[in-house]
Amino acid sequence: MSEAGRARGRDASRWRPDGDVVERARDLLGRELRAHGVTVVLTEVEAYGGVEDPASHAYTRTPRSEIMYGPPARLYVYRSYGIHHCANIVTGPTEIAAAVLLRSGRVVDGLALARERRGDVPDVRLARGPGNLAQALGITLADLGTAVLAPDAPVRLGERVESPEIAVGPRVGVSRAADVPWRLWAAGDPTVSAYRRSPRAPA
DNA sequence: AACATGATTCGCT
DNA sequence: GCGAATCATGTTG
Repeated sequence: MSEAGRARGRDASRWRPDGDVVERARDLLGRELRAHGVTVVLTEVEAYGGVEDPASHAYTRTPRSEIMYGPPARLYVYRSYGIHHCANIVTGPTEIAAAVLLRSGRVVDGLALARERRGDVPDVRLARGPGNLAQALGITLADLGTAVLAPDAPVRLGERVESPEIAVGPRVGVSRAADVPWRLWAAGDPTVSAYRRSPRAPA
């Protein structure tokens, strides 16, 4: 991304939680997310269409997915492969139970703390991939349900500071709806994770 | 109560 | 690029 593109992108408008989930996902890219002493600029997200999307955890209503059936702009955190945490922001309207998975970001503040949490990896990898992003930000199940637009929230979504060129493609690792292009990322950005198709997805 | 499955990551080839 | 690790969650019996 060009320096001019980044500078041009600043925009103090507040993220809107209601509407088409892919548009809500698009509006997340380039925004700041601050959690537990670390701030990232979001560079990669995925939209999940709730009750209308077989790949969404909310496709079936269970205790784990319950938070997505509530008010939007709250955090849905789940454990992946028993060890990692992944963070989503719920979108509205509530009956859809849609959410946006936060996959990657560039650390722009709290670098020392992020390095401490992530260990010895190159800075571009500090928050690359959903598990790594959550770890860098210190997000755990304790953050489940946090209202991210509240000014004093421990996990807080901020304003847009960049407007990168946005690329679109299929979501990583999903076995169902594997070709739906609901992954969005900052084109050419080194903090974005690699695409990987689910081995269980049909060819 | 037992079984199957990952919205992943890291290390090795 | 490929495969194993590893366990919470959901599903089936």
